[in-house]
Amino acid sequence: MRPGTERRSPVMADVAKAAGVSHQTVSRVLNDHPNVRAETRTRVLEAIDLLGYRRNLVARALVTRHSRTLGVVGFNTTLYGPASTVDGIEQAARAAGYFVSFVSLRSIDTAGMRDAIEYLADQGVDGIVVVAPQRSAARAFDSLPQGIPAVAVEGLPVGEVSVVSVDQVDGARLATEHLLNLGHQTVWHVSGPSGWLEAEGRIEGWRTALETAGRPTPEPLTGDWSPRSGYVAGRRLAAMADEVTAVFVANDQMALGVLRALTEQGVKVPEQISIVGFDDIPEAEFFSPPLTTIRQDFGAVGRGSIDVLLRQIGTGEARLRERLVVPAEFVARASTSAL
Amino acid sequence: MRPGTERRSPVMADVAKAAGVSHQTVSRVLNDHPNVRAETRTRVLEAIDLLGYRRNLVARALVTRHSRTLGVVGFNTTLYGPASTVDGIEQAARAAGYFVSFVSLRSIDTAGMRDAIEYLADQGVDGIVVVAPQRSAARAFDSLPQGIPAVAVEGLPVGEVSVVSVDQVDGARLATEHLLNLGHQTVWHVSGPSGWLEAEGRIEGWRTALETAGRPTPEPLTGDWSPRSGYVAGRRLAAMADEVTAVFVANDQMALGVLRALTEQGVKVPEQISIVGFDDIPEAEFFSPPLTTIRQDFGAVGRGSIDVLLRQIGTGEARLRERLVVPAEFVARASTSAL
DNA sequence: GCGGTTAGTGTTATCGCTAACATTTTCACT
DNA sequence: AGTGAAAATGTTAGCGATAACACTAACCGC
Repeated sequence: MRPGTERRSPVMADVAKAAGVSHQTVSRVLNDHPNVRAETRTRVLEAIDLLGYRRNLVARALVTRHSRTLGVVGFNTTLYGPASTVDGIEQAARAAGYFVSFVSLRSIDTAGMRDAIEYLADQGVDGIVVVAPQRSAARAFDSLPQGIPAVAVEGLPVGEVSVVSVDQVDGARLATEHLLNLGHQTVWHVSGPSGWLEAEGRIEGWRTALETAGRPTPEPLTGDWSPRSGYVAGRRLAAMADEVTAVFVANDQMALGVLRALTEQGVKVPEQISIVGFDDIPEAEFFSPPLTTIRQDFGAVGRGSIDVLLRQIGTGEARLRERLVVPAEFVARASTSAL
Repeated sequence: MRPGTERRSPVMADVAKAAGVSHQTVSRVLNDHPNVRAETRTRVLEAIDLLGYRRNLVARALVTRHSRTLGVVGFNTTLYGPASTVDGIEQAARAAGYFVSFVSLRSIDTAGMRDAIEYLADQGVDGIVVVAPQRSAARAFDSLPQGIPAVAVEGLPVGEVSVVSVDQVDGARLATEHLLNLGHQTVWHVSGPSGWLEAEGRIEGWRTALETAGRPTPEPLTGDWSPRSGYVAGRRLAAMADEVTAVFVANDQMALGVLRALTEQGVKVPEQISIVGFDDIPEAEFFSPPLTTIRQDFGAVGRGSIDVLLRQIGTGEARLRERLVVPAEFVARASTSAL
């Protein structure tokens, strides 16, 4: 490239020259330093405007040692739940004046998770949010590079890290008790895959509610969160339609599969079998029948996790070990009825 | 903090000292420079390992003037389509060795879009992908800071920017012709909101298919992509059930709402009315009845957009004005039948 | 009117790395 | 052994910002 052909973007020194001050004064104006005369400030501001100057955040990050960027590690982010969580995090971070750098994992294993975290740490993020509701992800925090503030969303409340999560156990209890209150003798369960903390929490809440009421606890059917796995479970439930009257399904997508299987087999919902889901995805209200479910407030989880993280960054305490639990909410619709 | 209390992380000079070489040699090892003796290389690598050194990417970005980070601007990323597109982009970027910095917009307007783009440009991203399928977003590219490579996904093929998109028009044609081939006299349409390019493309494909076949074109009903808006449209269609026999709905979520409304009103699908959706969300197969729809290959869109973007970055041509169109695919299920 | 504060500004050093150039070592070939 | 090119390594100078400190001018009180 010939000189002059490509005009590189102006730097602070260019602004300084144009305004007739030193670059440090430009820096002071940009950082709202008090000791700048009003007249000087406007002169600098005019020069900035004139040249179209934008400050180089990379250079700034090098010397200040913070980037105003947060790292987020996610998993399966095309699903409604994870997508909403990440969205909530992103919104909250931006509201707090932070950028978000994002890594989405294909599979969760300790190695992949550690890579992702190092990846972000290398990039100079000020803190990390890990959305990884799997048991195997927990250990990834052990290798966190020297004291980067971090918070786990839907993670294991173990070790050195703060955790923000929805009260899965209580949500499952609400679902189960709702069905028991309708007069069902017991409640079957289609669970999420093993190793997932949310799946485990929902199993625990369901089991506890049954045991508290002194009811028998059927063996749970296990799905993988997908509608198809719900469909498979639904076929098995349909085959037992004479003894099954109520089912708590660990998420709405699987509940859709269950619904489909029951419909196909001529089992009426809710007349013969009542169904409760979990998540309250936007579609749930328009299932046939509209799905009774448990709502998770993903926005609150996102805001909460950023709150905790920024507090850690602010205090310099990398590991605050806070616990924030967001309540789950029962949503009544038409997929459940009295026995 | 007392000295020694907080040991700051090692820098290149520390590694150099430990290995008995200059920092430049360490840099060469890290960057796979050819002119390093094998024995020296292993000595440096050992020192790196010993000290747990990780290079500072911020300092590196300052001098190299590129960050190996791509910016992504998204919108409504809790919906399946946008979420899948962003996911595809993220995967493709990471496969190419790039980080992804992400901004999700609440609403699309030129100003907000421009802010987001400047936000990313300031951060030093090497290129930008904008997923903004709205007409109003197109102008945001006009103000792109001096020649940052950019590509629009599902954007308007106008102006200076490359565009990658699914062939919406052809997808809609496929849906409409399928229904016509089944013997339906005409096909109604529940469209997406105005201002959305995808909505417009699908209307165009539908309208063209009808006109080509010499059929009357009913006035489209307009939704906002949500199941609820589909439900509202479905109520109106149910009221006209004697003249409506086939409906092409612009996305699967609205199709679910339509299905729900028709079911509620006792209109049988597909016996009385055939329905075709768009997107092929994972749930579509388990609707009642399973939804015939048009599949979009979001992974291909993501990969394609990163391909184009990296090519622009590689050649230094900020604006290549490429056009990449990903075909749509027809998926037959049970929500359509012959008249 | 002079020491002492305080606002306002400039100068220099530095963050941790790579680029460019300088220097030394190695080694093939006469 | 001597030469010259190539390979391997070192030294210096930035990248573009902020931090730390130095300096000047204005103003205070006695």
